Amino acid sequence: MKKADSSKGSNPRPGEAQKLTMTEVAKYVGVSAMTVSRAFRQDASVSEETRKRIMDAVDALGYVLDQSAGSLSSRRTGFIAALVPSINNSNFSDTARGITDALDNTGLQLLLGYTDYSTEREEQLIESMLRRRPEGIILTGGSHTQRARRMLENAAIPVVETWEIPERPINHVVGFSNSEAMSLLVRELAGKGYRRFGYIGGTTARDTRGSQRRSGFLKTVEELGLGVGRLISFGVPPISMEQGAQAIISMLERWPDTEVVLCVSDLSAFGAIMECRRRGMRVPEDIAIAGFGDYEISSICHPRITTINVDCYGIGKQAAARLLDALQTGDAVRNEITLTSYKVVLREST
Amino acid sequence: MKKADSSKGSNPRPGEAQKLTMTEVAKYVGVSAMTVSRAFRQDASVSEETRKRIMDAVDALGYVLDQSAGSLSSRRTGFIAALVPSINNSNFSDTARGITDALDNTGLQLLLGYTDYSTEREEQLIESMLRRRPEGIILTGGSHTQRARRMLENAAIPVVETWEIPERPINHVVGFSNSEAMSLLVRELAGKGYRRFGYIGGTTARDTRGSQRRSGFLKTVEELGLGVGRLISFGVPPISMEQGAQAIISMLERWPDTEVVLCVSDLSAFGAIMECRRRGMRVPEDIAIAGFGDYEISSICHPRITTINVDCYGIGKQAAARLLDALQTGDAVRNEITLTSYKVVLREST
DNA sequence: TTCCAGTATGTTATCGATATCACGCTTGTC
DNA sequence: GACAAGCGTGATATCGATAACATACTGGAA
Repeated sequence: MKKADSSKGSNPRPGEAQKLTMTEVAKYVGVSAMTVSRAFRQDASVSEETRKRIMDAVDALGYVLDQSAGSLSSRRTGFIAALVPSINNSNFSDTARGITDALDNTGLQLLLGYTDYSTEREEQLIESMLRRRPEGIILTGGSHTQRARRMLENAAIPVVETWEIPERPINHVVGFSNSEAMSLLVRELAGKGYRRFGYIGGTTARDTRGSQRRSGFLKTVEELGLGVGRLISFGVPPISMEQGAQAIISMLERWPDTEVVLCVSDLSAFGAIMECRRRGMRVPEDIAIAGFGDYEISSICHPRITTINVDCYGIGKQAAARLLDALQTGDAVRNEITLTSYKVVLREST
Repeated sequence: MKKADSSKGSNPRPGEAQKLTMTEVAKYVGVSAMTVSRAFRQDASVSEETRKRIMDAVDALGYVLDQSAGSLSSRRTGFIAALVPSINNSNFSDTARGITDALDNTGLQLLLGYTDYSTEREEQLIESMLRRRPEGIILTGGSHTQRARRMLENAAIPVVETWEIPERPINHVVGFSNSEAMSLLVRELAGKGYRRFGYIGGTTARDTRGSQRRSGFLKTVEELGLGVGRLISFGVPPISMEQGAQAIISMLERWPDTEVVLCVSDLSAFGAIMECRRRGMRVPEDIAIAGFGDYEISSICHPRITTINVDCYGIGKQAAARLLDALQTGDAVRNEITLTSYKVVLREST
């Protein structure tokens, strides 16, 4: 208690905010702490009059419920954990927003972390999240370290993997096939007469969704008998606008007759298009360029960018909904795959 | 215990993950729970050999520390709360990232919330955050409801307000003057010869930083003797690219001879520029347009956008640093203002 | 040899809320 | 009129860890 004593000594306004607990409130009102506790929850039976008196006292004293104490006793923390690759990427922050919106008014609070596209960091984060005893957890993607999988299994809480369809799902899945989505885009563009296809993406396999898009591209180009897809890998995912610009330069140097270039995301597509225009090329007349993700920028910029619209917000919202479902029904482990929609959006850039 | 019993009955793989506590680990190793607790912290004195045996057991059993129990006893939750207006806006998600990066390896965990630019929602969030007993809290801006201020004072934890300089700071501040920043931009552009200035921003006063930018604009245009600034307010903040596009249309209809338009953010500036180009206008020859915030897009798009660069990431990083300082020194309430840098970035759009 | 300091570990009380059971009172039913 | 049912409230044990103090043991100084 040394700490408390010293702070008491140096506190400029003593006697006020000193360790205000439910018991103080109870004393003040003249009821038991248990009744105060009940007054804070809607389900509990407290007479309307008592509840009002208690809430007035809470207001007067400035008491704020201590959930860290409550959750120990009730064994319900009210936390939901969510891990996304990046919070700076608007696709994922839309998902995060979908999650928080779905959690609004449920009394559940989001613990958000970003993995930076690294499974090691994900493992680390999973552990630090689980220490908070969340009641459920939402992950991005299906690649996890072995230890991460083990921890999740031991935790015995519902898990939702999002943004792709893992080969070996842990529990629930809310996502779509990145490979098929990209494939669909290739087919649409081939249908418009394009023949010489290029692809721009990041270098490593860190970004599993990126790899899936690329393999969907390659497979489909081949299936359509269009020869070999031309690949430029540039930069560590997620690749930036700037990297998209540099990648298109490489593409044009190596394969100057490329007709259409698909990019792993709208951001790189935007960078690529701006670079082309800066060099005096016309898009789509001289070269067509498409993106992935339907970021806001793609419907505004000039030319507007052809892309795949993905329901980022819906992924978050539905993932949270699956989690809430699982918590309510108390269903142990119900594996279920929720497919989210995507669609090709043809615009001026192709 | 009804719940535990029933879940025990229905659990498909019983006897494994059933309520694994520190005591189980201790029994398994043959030490006391206290020793296990100590093994988890670096400062505590446990022999290297015992620590290893304990950690092996932890691994074998799959035990994960329960911080919600620990924090009740230690009176340290290890939480830091942060509220930003929006997580979809890359300026603020950069700040959020700055915060998380600064918190990395400190053992502190971020509780992130977004206020949607509403002080009412902020108040609500502050309460739900305080229920988790964070050790410090980072806010955006200096406008808060009265009750919010009161709750923060009662909480007796360090508070950092960011992104602006409040008139009446609660505690620490890490930010800059939005008004002066905008003023600087006006002066620079006036120096380049521009005379008829327009401004595009959101409608209401919800966004205090936006209002400050606008008033900085108005004040400076007047000071320079350039007549009256032309204002278009369009949309509820934060205004989107699309709204920027619509606003520039209004601007040109109403004041066709406007020479330069400053926008509340790069996003609206971008929308405005794209709209102009779509209409065949040349930027900056026919009209010059500038933004605020130096988003990635502004250095990539064509033409590149003149803007004010703000150290978003640094704001987060420094805010967290101030908080860590305050926690370490245990300094009660040290009001201190940390000014962050900003600079005009002249590019092709003006 | 004795005693002290320091290290490694154990014991007990406690953090602040909630689960659970118990109790008194009112109301309505047969 | 007796008793069951329901409501509002209180008393006590407890959630799982850690603080604080206690204790056993070791090695070196006096």
